[in-house]
Amino acid sequence: MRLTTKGRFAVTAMIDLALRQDAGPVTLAAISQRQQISLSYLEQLFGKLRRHNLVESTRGPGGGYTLGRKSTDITVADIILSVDEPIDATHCGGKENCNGGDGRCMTHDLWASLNSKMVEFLDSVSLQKLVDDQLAKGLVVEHKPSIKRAISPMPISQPIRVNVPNSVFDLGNMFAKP
Amino acid sequence: MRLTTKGRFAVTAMIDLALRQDAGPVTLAAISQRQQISLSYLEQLFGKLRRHNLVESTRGPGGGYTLGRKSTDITVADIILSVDEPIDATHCGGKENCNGGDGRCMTHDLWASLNSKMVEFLDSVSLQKLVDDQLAKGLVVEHKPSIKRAISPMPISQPIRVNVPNSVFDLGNMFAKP
DNA sequence: TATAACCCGAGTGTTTTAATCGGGATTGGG
DNA sequence: CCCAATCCCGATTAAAACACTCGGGTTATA
Repeated sequence: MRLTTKGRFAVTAMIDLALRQDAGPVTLAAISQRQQISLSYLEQLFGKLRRHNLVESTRGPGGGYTLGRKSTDITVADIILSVDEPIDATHCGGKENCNGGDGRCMTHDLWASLNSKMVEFLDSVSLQKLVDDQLAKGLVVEHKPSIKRAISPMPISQPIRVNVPNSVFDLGNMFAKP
Repeated sequence: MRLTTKGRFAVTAMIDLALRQDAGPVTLAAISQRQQISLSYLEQLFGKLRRHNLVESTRGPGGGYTLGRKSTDITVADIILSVDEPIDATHCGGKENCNGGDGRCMTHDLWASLNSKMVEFLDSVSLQKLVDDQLAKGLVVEHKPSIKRAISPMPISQPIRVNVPNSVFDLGNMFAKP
């Protein structure tokens, strides 16, 4: 289990997608503008989401993304595990000695437990739940302004680069030999 | 809440300390050798632990560290929050708009909940519990070989540097504006 | 007074991360 | 049939965080 802002972006984007996919495929360009996430970054994320079957893509004009299955059947854990794939090699896989040499490290079970708790929680929250929360908060979903864009294409405010790394919770590396 | 390997080292060291403090103050040098953590790194960690009153120090020869309070009254959360102090400034403190501009960001509550769950769990595990686990696993605590060291000081295997950063789960930065 | 131990802040190099870039593949509409 | 909208993807970059070191202190015992 690992948590980065990448995961947050992915969840945010998925909510946006779930909120609007009824009107047909949603383009990344649209999500980018609404959620202020850079387009190329979104492409990266949706590549992974697609490979994990959480979304389906349609190419060509009028294309975009739709959910790969019902939003009730997609959990936050699914999304996060898709974009932040656990590395999990090179680390003690449950029986190796994570510590100097005297058997398994003293904190192994502790982190393993924490990990399960987190996955358990994130797996208990469905995408649909998050969508409902948004609707309950009074969020209004505008209809797509038909396929044709308005005459003046509006200079499109590019999301500014932030590059605030950090975050994360990687229980893989938590077991790296010191 | 934030989790790094620094936190793991701190917890490990605290277990080691708790296991042996009955025989008087435990030196960092000893912990360093037993747990294969670099001495200067340990000093850094114990500086923080002391400032948070989790340990007490005695200086001079024969000195070392003891627990600041009963091991039943120290939780894993205490330890981790001591060494990985949450930054928590510059981020949305609950009411700012974490997203573009339409009120608070869509995933705010989600991460906040996850955070509580984690703290809740880590706060439910006491240092004493971890000590008991170790003893139950058959770990034997050798007595201190008196104050004087053996004649041949044994070349002291320095813990090798690993530098495998990463990890972490920082719910502070989880809300940085994109 | 020598030495064992804690103390501490300023530094350093590596890894990770967020994000970009440039090009390619598909497909629908005029 | 071509143009443009859209997905696709690997390589690359800049900045930041992290793990860890260093060098000089201070305190106190013997």
